[in-house]
Amino acid sequence: MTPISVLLVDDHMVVRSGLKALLGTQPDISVVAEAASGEAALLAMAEHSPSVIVMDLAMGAGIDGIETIKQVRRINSRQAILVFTTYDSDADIVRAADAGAMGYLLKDATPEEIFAAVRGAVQGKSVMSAPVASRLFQQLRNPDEVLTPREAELLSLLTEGLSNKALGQRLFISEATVKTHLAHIYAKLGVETRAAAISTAIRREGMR
Amino acid sequence: MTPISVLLVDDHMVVRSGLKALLGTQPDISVVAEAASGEAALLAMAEHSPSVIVMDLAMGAGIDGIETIKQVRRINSRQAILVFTTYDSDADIVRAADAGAMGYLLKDATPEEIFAAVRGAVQGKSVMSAPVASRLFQQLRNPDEVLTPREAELLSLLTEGLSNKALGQRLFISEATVKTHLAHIYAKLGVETRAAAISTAIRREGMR
DNA sequence: TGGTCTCTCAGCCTTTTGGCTGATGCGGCC
DNA sequence: GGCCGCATCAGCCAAAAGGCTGAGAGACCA
Repeated sequence: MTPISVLLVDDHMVVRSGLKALLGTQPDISVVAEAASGEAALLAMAEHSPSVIVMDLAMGAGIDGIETIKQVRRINSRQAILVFTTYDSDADIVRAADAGAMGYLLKDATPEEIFAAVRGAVQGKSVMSAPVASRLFQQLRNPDEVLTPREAELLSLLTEGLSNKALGQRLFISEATVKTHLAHIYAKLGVETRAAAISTAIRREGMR
Repeated sequence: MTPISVLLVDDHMVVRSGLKALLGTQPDISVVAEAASGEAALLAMAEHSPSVIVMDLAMGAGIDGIETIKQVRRINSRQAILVFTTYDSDADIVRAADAGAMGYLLKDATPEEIFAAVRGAVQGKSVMSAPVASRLFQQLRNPDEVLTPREAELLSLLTEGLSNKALGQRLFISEATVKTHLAHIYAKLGVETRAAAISTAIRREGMR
């Protein structure tokens, strides 16, 4: 049978090289293409039609990982996408799942975990690192504290230091709506000011 | 002549694997050991006496990269140490140099940059990524942008999300004084709001 | 079909923050 | 002794943020 074809997307040469070396040891897995940006990933996907896309969320320049996932989803709604990233922030996990990722691996995963995730992804299985699973589990117990995708998106932009007006312009919504979202975010994070929300987001949610 | 022996220190298997694959393509460079923690790095160094240590600053658990560098320095004051990390925060760069690192590379470096840095390190040359060098250079040219001790203290508390009143109470100064300090901090950081100052502090100054 | 969730928006009011100007005391430094 | 950087404080004003209430549209689900 033909090996599982993989497209690697990560802006760090070293990481791509490492993944390629690791996956190359498995006879049933073959890295057919690499991309250093979201844009390049879309091109590579069109050209190679890989079985699985392994992608980092943080891309240096251009469109980010989440947006790339969404674009891939538009082109092929059943494409298997594995997120492979450094941080297990609640917001990132929610947003990646919402965008259509099949699994969520952390970069400190063992080779075995990575192999299993790739093999699982092509079979439609959802695989994730233990810390990620644990976070999701905790969220199931406290659903009141889970940020909605839109809130998570807003919080992420908030950590860049934008004003309410700027947030509205960036998201194409009114300032009133921004304030509503912020009020909800503050309540869920248990803070009262945007400053505290930012530090909580960065510390607890791992955003940066 | 014997190849340059390298010890890799990074808590991510994938990164070690990638570095090993990249460095392995060079006949004059040989990876003789790997370590996933600061503690393991010290043991590996004692055992293998590598020419160069390539080390990440962020280690999942145990002693961090900076502390590991200091410990290595205590054992062998002339050991060549290359920092290989994701973020170019001012604080990290200064701390790494202070601890005794020879060079500072970012993970998006090209293979050629990495090779050159390893070869340079054994010859006692200081090599760093362009963004890192640019930061250091900028600090030298614009001493006006360096925070005073009091300002740094305030900025640190600011990242905890405190209000002006709370900052004043914590530092035993009036709210007016807090505002004066903040105005100076904003000017030096090149921002206009406290939210932007917080994110800049965490991102660029490495505060958290 | 009705309930719930999410996202969207508006108005009103209070508090907080930021910009500006000006001022005082203290400690180095030439 | 005078200059300068640093830390301290005040008052005034405009802008931004936050608290509150209410409400409509669309999606989803029982």
